[in-house]
Amino acid sequence: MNVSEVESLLVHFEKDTPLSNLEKLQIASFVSIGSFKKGEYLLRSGNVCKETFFIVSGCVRIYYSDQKGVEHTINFGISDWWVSDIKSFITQEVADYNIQCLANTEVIILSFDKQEQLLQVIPRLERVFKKKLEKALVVAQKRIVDGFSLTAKERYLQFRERYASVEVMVPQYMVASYLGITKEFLSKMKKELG
Amino acid sequence: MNVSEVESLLVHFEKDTPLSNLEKLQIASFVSIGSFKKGEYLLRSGNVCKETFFIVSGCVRIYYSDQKGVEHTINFGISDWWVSDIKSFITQEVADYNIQCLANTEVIILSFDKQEQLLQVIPRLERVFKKKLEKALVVAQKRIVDGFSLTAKERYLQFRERYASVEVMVPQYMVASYLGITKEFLSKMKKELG
DNA sequence: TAAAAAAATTAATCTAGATTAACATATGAA
DNA sequence: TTCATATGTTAATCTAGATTAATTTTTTTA
Repeated sequence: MNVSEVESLLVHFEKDTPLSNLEKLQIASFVSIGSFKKGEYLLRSGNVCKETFFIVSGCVRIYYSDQKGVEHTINFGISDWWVSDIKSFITQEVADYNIQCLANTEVIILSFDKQEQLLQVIPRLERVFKKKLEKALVVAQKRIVDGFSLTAKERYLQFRERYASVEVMVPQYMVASYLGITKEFLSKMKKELG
Repeated sequence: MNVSEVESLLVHFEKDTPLSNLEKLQIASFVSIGSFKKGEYLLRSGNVCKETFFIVSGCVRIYYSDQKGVEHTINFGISDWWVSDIKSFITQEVADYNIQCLANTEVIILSFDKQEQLLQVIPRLERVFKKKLEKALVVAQKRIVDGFSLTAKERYLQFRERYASVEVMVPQYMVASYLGITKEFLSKMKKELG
């Protein structure tokens, strides 16, 4: 593995902690690169999430397909985000969620085992990952509260503002499923909003 | 600080990592004990969440009071759980959420600064806290999906099963606000369920 | 460039759960 | 033990958003 290919991941880590050249080489030695076409899956529910993915470029969505086959978007992922089915990844049991590429997508792949090894070698990264989890939890809690306290329109306007770069990359019915409404109702709202 | 008073916290940590006697003493030296009466607040929105609380006994709720003054329960906390306004705690900015005791409650208090010092002294705990965050994130994601894919009744039945010990300690209108429904509708459902 | 498939729109109808308001029952403090 | 406050119930009415189904537009592929 060439260090230059993992440059974006190193930059990502260095927002939280400086890395020596040796450490950069060590990180590079634990990860691999993946290139996926639009429509392909990084993970399918029913399989174990053996890897966590750092998105270099492109766009993915994590979604859950319920008993009736209705899809619910847990989250989108764009460059500089980590994606996985975290429950499956930490337990190494089968996943409930799917991760699908919505555009051609380049990822850096860190397997469960390699992550363990990496954290042995650079224990300081434990803290870096912890910080990412803290931020993810804050966002998730906010989304729960917003679901209770805001109308669909308010949630859509907020999404539009905050995830403008995501909105342009994904079909509208997936935005609807992220907001917890039907595609028909989102369409109606958009018309109203002009 | 006497070690015996923080025994429940040590037991809690030892589920994830063994601790030497020295480490136990170190942990004890960084925390303090708090005793709160029913109705008292561990945190009020508008203040900075300077501490994270480990619940020894009792019961609390974390809630958000929206623009209209409607209260939304983010979470309940019972013994062996950590509670804080995590956003406020990690940023040390003012909190959006309130943490209120629903019964007389004993907590172990770890301040932001002391946590930093503790993690310097026992960096291995970084991983322990990381694991707790992972679990909390899994639960939060599940709650988002359930909000989208289940009916109010299904969510209530699930809550009843999983949080039986919480349900008996808290007023019904708080359960309703946790489920994202009105107290009137919960009352109606309970009648239906017999 | 045409045909097929995927995505988005429209409009009518329906319903889970909200709102309102009046009343009932606990709980707790003096 | 009584009054006040907090909590819970009931029932009528209302509405945000779902459902259904037909149609249009866009994108993809051959």
